[in-house]
Amino acid sequence: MKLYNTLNKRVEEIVPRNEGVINMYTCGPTVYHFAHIGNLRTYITEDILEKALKYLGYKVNRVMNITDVGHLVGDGDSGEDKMMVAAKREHKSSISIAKYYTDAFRSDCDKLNIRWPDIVSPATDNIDYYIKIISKLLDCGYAYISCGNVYFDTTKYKDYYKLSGRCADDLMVAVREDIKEDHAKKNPFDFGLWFTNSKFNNQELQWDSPWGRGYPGWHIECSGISIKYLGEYLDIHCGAEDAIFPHHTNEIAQSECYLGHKWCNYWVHMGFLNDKSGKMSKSKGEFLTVSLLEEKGYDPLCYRYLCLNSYYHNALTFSYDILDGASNEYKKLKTRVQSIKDDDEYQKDKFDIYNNKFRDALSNDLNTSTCMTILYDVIKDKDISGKTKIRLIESFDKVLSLDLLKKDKIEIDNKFKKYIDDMIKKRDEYKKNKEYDKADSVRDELKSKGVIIKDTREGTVFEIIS
RNA sequence: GGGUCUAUAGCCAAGUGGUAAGGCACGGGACUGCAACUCCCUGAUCGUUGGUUCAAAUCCGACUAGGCCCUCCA
Repeated sequence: MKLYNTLNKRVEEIVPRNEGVINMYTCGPTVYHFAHIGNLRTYITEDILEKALKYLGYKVNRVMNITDVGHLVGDGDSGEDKMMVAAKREHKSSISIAKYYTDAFRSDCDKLNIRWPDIVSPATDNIDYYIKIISKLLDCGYAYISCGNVYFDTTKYKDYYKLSGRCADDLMVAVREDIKEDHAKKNPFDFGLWFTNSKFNNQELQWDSPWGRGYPGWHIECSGISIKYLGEYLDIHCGAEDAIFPHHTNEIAQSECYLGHKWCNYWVHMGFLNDKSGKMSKSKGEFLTVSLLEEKGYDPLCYRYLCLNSYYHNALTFSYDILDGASNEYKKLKTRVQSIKDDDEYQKDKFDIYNNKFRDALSNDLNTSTCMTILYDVIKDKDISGKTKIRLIESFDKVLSLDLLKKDKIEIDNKFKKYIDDMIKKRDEYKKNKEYDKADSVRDELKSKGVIIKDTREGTVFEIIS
């Protein structure tokens, strides 16, 4: 498997520390609101990466966090924790807000066929572990206490900028207008590990620590959870591209100073889903959630298809035109796949040829759009049997997860079924007598009840739309 | 200001030095009482500009445009 490694800025062959086993950590969601489909693009890609690695024969140990504490409010630095803002907005406690949106996130994942990672850990479950790490960082001189808070001293770690390619002299302090410089820091780019005293003192969730009652900084949870569950060595760390600096940069600093050795060899970053004005956000423009797409009549999996047909590392611009296109493609693809007859002999040689092509495409930095091309090639190939095609598609779909062979089952009761059958018979009579007006009115009546009629060579069939 | 990524037909895109995959849309045709479905056919010299090379969309430089980041963020 080759992937673009942000650490070395090139596509590299992934060589895990233990042969055949990949330890993979993916930054999880902040659960103070619903996820939008831009957020979900990252999780779709990570899901595909995990499944691709397994398809290629690796054992994958994957861990994801759930951020349920300690993030600032987004719009203006008004000094309230996002969880608090959400709790106030919805008259609930932080804990129940986190639970509510974690469940909603999981439901979105289900709809998009994103497998829930084996280990998903909320940040608030691991406070003692962060305290352990911070204590050692203080003991070793990598961290210091100022104004009641514990900060990481970025000047003590010489490789601090190796991931992001920057240098301290060129960085601008508080570049965004809504951010105020924190003068408790020794150096402007130091970052907080533990806060007992800050402008965010109304934070609802607080814990006792050797430095007083407070809450953890914004980066320590990922280091803590990763090391706790996956050990001292990590193979692949994933996240969206905006996390490169400072989040992942800070993770590397605190983790490697704590461990005393290199921590993770491969850093994989996912491109954004933008709207016409750039980065999507929860506060500006239309708030695009999976539920909203469903309300508008889209199958969530057509969005997964859209993601699969693009390169994960590049930005993708969202518009309904693009989604309509993907929706069209997805529906047609599914129809074509389901019309394949499961007959004739299974041809192992043909299976292997296409399967190897598919594996090669996956291995090539997750070239999912070539994977789709291979899928279309399989469907079109006149020299292979239906049984072989279906076996191949079944196999590919372990990674693609587009439910290509799953029939859309819509419940209809016998009474309704009989009604439809009678109407079709009636229409056949009219057609036989060339009473086309009457035949068309039957078709219209069925359509008004959500039943679409199609005349095929094998006779008239119907399809229920919701 | 600095870092980083990107630029291929209407759209999503493949391409990793030898003369542009695939899908969708559009148009044309077959089928159909009509329609839908299905099937067949049809399109680009690769942001601009220098250079390296026998040969470049593919390598190097400049320029232009755009995304993301520089202590909320997927």
